[in-house]
Amino acid sequence: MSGWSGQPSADGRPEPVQHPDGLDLHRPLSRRLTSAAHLPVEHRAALDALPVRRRAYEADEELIQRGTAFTHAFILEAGWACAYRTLPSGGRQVLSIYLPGDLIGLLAVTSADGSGLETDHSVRAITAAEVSEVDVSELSSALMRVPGLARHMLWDAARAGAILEERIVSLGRRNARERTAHFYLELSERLTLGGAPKAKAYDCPLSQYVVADVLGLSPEHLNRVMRQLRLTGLLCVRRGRVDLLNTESLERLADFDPAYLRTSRAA
Amino acid sequence: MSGWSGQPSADGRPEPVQHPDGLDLHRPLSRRLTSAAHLPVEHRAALDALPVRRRAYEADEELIQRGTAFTHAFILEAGWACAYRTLPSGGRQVLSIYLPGDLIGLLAVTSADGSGLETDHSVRAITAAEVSEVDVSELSSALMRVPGLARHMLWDAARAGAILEERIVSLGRRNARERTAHFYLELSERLTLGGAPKAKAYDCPLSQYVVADVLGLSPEHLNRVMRQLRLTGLLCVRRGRVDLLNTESLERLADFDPAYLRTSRAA
DNA sequence: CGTCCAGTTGACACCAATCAATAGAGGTGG
DNA sequence: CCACCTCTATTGATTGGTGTCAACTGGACG
Repeated sequence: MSGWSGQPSADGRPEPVQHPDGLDLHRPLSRRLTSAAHLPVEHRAALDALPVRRRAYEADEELIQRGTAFTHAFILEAGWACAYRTLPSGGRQVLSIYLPGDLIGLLAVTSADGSGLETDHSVRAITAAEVSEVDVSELSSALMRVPGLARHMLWDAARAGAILEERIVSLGRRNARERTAHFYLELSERLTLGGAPKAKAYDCPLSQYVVADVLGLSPEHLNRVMRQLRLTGLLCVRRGRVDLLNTESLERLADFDPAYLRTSRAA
Repeated sequence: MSGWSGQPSADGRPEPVQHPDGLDLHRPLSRRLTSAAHLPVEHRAALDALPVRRRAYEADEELIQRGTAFTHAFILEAGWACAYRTLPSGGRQVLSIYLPGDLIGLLAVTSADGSGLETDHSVRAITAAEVSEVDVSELSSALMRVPGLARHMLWDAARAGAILEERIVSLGRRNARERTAHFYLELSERLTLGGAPKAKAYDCPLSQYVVADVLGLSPEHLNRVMRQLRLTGLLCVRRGRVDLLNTESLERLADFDPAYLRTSRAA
């Protein structure tokens, strides 16, 4: 797949249909996808019938290894994860940060109808994580049976693509301070997309090493940048806690516009 | 949309069904999508029935302007185009280069069922270009009627996402020489994906200014890098002609693996 | 023959990488 | 409870890659 994925269930609207709490865990895919747009009730059954296996991963454990066959898509139920590439020089580039609720590897089902597929990057848990695994061929066939499903996956793909593009802008044309500000603003926005008002502070288990690999910086330089942001009263990150001290200045600095993460986006 | 798009019809396999040449121009979408996988013949009719308007653009003319309503998806029939973002500082980051045959803005149809959509970046023709415009709402409804269509669009999205990810790796962890080498190798690969053997030389209408905005470099520095690549016998770009003088060295330098552009990719 | 624009080259400044080392926090075992 | 260890965070000194500013060149075009 392209290993990227967004938060399909978070579009700011409450779920149109309530599920008994006890059932939710058994229909993770439909739960994630239904709120993005209107999935006909009769199609949900097909989704909920998909065999899903619950599994736990430890921190730093690999969900997907580059170059291996692709067999499962994942729903990250709890914990954080990331997709990354390793370079011959030893460097690492993180491609995506996955938050609880994100879909991982859904796009890969596209080509699941034939050729031997190999992943072109790795995915690993950052914290201890719980995932629901969906068999790729099952998902692939469901894709043909349930017309709305593909539409939802396209929606998710569009959102993930927007995040990738925004990262490209950061890496290509923003300096270290701007990138850092933009990244922590994006995280804040993605974490609260459920409809909650934007929080001024949130928990974040990412070490500076991980963030540096996201932003294409050296850990030392990122550290200096974070200090500067702290001393100028913009942003403070300590012990897994992020404080957006001055959201307005941060957004101006990073040229941050949350529209790309929202439902009503296009293009 | 997310404004990114790949080359759906180029998977190395010949089209399973031959069309009379004269008809091709009237069914651009099905022509582009059918070869990626097997689209049932009975579904093609629905695609071919989509109203498509042919239109020509001049060089530097805008197909999509950031912040405006999104109304059409495009098939780039001839010419080159690019998607880009402009920053408050005046800088520009090119997000995608579109080659003849590429789809532009297809993903946007995902959310075309309701809210007023706005594009989050601009798309403009680099050379004079010919496009087929498809109305977004038409495409959106076709998406629901033709099960295979969404699948093909997902395939295209996965491929486009892979290109974006590869660019992120370049921008984040490769230096100017490596980025440049990687970019021209990728172009070569994308241009010859029709199944032709990889060409050692190809025509490319991109000015150094455009390439610099793709690679996140200043035009002056890119120029120096290109000179160095030329003097070391790796790559020569002159007057719209690219010569891969030493493909093997280039691929080693850029850590280039064309797998991400091919059909059989996953993840 | 002048204009314009892409390409080219040089000098210089600066942002960020690298190398090297220290300090803190959390965990573990004695 | 403390010593020890490891990983993360932090700081300094130095280097180097890339951006910026400023010209100049050369071809395309009218």
